[in-house]
Amino acid sequence: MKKTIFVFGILIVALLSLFQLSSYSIMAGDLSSEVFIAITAIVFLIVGFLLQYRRKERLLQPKPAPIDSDKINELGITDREHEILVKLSEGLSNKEIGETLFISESTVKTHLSNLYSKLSVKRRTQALQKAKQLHIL
Amino acid sequence: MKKTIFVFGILIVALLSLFQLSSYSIMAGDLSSEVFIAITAIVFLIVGFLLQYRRKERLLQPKPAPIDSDKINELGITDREHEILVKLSEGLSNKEIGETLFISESTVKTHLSNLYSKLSVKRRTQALQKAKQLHIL
DNA sequence: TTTCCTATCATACGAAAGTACCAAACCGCA
DNA sequence: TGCGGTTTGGTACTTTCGTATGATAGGAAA
Repeated sequence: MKKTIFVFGILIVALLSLFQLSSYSIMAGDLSSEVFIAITAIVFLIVGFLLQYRRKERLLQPKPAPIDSDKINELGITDREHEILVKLSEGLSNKEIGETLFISESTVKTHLSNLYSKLSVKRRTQALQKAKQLHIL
Repeated sequence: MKKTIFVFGILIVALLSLFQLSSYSIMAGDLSSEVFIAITAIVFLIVGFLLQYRRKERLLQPKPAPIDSDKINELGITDREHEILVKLSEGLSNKEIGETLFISESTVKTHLSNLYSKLSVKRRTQALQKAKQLHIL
């Protein structure tokens, strides 16, 4: 917000300066009004360009990683289950998931079964697809 | 390129119109030059804004996921194999893939086995991860 | 024509994955 | 202190997946 006020302040000052300069120069007769209009056009074209550039930059930032934790809670998915879901997306087998998390394969299966029912799916590949679709991965 | 020429053509015409209008009005004395400068400023601010917006839109579009068919050929993946890979990413079982493509489960298994070796993976979930990483999905 | 590639299908076997129970330990909360 | 949820683990069983091997058929290339 502070930036917006600052930018518009600058713009108004620039505009007023142009007014003054144009009045003076036209009186003096050394420059035509067309030149001022042209200058104004170019300057504000660039300003508008830059303003939009800045604005889009901000919109670009929050794009890459949207992990919807609200959705996770909404579905009642626990931390552990989500942790296992991540390992799943890395292509690990149940056994490998167990090894990386220091738990038995049985436990992994239990968590996955619960996860499947919460996602209303029957297979790990379906879980992956649904998880991505729901932005919880 | 055609668009760029068109847009700049419009801009030049607009500018010339303003010149004419300003000359006429100043002669007639019914409007001050400040008003024209202000109008010019606003118009070109908006134009600059819109131009940058379009440009950014184009930069944003190619983000999601282009399907790298060169990579597919490079890995020697056949059309049928890739077709099955797509079904895989939809979370279908071998049997279901067979049904949607009107082939037997055996054939699906054969294609998948070949696909796995071409992708250097051992499981379907790994295949999915690798396929996305290589932009062939 | 013979060879190579692709697509198709089958059988058999072992390895994963998934389901259905059950149960113990822990933790926070009422 | 007991209740409910989470995490952990187990057994037993079914289903799915993956591999190996072989076979047939069509099309493209040599």
